[in-house]
Amino acid sequence: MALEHLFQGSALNAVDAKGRVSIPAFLRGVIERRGATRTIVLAKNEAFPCLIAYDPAYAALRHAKLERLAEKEETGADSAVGYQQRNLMAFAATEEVPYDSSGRILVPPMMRLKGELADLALFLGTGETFQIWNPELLLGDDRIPEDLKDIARFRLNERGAAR
Amino acid sequence: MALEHLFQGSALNAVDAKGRVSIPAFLRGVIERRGATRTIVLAKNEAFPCLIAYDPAYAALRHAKLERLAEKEETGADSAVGYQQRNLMAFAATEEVPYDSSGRILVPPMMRLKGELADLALFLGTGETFQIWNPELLLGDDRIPEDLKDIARFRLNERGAAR
DNA sequence: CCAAATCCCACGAAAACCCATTGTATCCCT
DNA sequence: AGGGATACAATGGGTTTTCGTGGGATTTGG
Repeated sequence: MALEHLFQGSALNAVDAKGRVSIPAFLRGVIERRGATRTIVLAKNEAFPCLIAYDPAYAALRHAKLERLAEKEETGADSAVGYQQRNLMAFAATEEVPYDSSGRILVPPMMRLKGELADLALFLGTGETFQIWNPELLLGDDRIPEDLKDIARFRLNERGAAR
Repeated sequence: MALEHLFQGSALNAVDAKGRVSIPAFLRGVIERRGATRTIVLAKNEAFPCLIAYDPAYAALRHAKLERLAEKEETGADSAVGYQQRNLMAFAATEEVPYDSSGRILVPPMMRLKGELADLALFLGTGETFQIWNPELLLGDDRIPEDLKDIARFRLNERGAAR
């Protein structure tokens, strides 16, 4: 599987009082080139304290990928349990939200909680998907490469935030 | 993987007040022969104080390579972290910029900072990719062969710059 | 009937677009 | 071979469009 439209780049946008955020235009471009929808799928990232996001068309691909991973893993009695867990995580634990004509979504409260988002949202392209971070959490995570933190700091400076 | 169209040659172009630079025509030719896009991908060079640039098609190749690597690896928790770190560096730390009908890009402020670019940009073809330098930094780097510095000096003289 | 979500409009800054000029290399004709 | 015409590359500047964002109005659902 080789997707031709990849999410890349970074941006720092505000979460306003109503809980709205603009999805950066360059990410929306990829979403709309992959499929015709103007919606994104949100989920908790399993490895990091941030959200993962992608387009609905990719959700199916992502599921297939998890399946393949599962087949390589254990084939014992608990594999059925693992299968169920993965499906639950892949579908029940996600939310699909449309963005409006100006490219904004309303972050669902549960996702805002799961992603620990405050008033700034850092968008990071990761190829097939993209991530949404609370920039403070990214700066505090020791698994994040320094170069990436530099990007976060740059985006914060750009915006005039003290740091 | 053997690309048939390679980046080669050198040129020195101006960065204007708006932050725009012309991509040399001979490099654009390669980009458009590799794919149909009129965009380039910019990233910080890991070894030298300059930028590295390539076409989106080449970015997709790099992505495919990462994916194959990931599928071969163990399916553990810490492998997922490594996978994400690689994807973050490959995509979040890069920016894709289109060039207009006259072949110019707007250098993103972050890249201008990372590449330490001032008002002159030296383009150097390196085969699969090309580099963009602040010529002063290249002349001051003791890891750069003298012959290459001569090229930089020649380009500077050509332009009438004192040096 | 109230709260929350959606829609709508407005604004400032930045980016994309368009046109015009200059210089240089190329071609063609005599 | 010279000389003029031509095409394209690089660059400057002005104009239009888009993007992110705030705030109000309207609709929806419990």
